[in-house]
Amino acid sequence: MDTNQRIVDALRKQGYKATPQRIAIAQTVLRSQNHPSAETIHAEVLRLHPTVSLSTVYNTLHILRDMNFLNELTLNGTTRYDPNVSLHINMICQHCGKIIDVEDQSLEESITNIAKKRGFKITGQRVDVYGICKPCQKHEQGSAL
Amino acid sequence: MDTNQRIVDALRKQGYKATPQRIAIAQTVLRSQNHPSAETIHAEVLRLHPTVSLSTVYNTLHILRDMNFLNELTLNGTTRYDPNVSLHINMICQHCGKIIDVEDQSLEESITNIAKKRGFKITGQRVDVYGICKPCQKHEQGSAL
DNA sequence: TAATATTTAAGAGTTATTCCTAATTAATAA
DNA sequence: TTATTAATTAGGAATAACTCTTAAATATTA
Repeated sequence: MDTNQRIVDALRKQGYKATPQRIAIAQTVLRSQNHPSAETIHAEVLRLHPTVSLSTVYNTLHILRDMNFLNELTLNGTTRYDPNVSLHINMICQHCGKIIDVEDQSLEESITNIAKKRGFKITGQRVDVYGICKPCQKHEQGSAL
Repeated sequence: MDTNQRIVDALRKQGYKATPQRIAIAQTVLRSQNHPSAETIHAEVLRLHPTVSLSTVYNTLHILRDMNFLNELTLNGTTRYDPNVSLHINMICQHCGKIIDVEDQSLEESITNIAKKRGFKITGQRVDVYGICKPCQKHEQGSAL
């Protein structure tokens, strides 16, 4: 089953209509690799569906988030979207702005343990590490961001 | 040396003026236990300094953040301030809104290792766990938030 | 294919935060 | 202690991301 069909089925199953707009937005964000913002997704979707509004993009992103198809990550006041919903570390370079997802086994275990110890029922997590990535450390003087 | 003096010294050392407004704001946020927002801090400070503006609160909070006296934690579009700058887990209850800081040894180690492996130079971290706290699990039907 | 409840586009509204500026003030040196 | 001056303040205007509103359009169903 291709991504397209998975999206349509998931939407219908939850009682949402599978409109072309939603499918296009979902395709775009679920295939993305660079943690796009709503604006970026909108710009991308506009290339194929020139009338899609930003409201529709937000609406669809909220639906996808609620269906656990993507994670939200608010950074410096703007929300970025990540189709990787497994627990991972967001390594965020403050020089080039790039976000790298790093999977890690031990992390999940320690978080689960800590929560269990306090009787806290987990519904989601977010782990950010801020700093300077390897490439940026070399040419650190260059133009910012 | 009391907190007051520490704040004054730290400000001057960085070339900032130690104004009564800054001292009051710093006292308030550095003593806080409940991860207040700028608005909350402002309201608190107004009780002693009735003319302090919200801009000044933001300005001072940014200075304190830059001096590493506090951490920022943006949640649902509003920034909360935490005087605990050591690496810890923010356990955030989505029912009552309370944020509990949990210190953990193993977490720091695994994050440090992961970063080292990739040559990533860490400048800060943030670990959030969302869910329902123990007390809220009992009376889960009650009024939200 | 018709009926209808949902969804859309577009722009207005909201809210947290930042920016701007004239008036004030902390720090410094005489 | 006081004068000097560069930093800071209060207050409000501006911004930006996001949410809300509404009439027109459309996916689903029977």
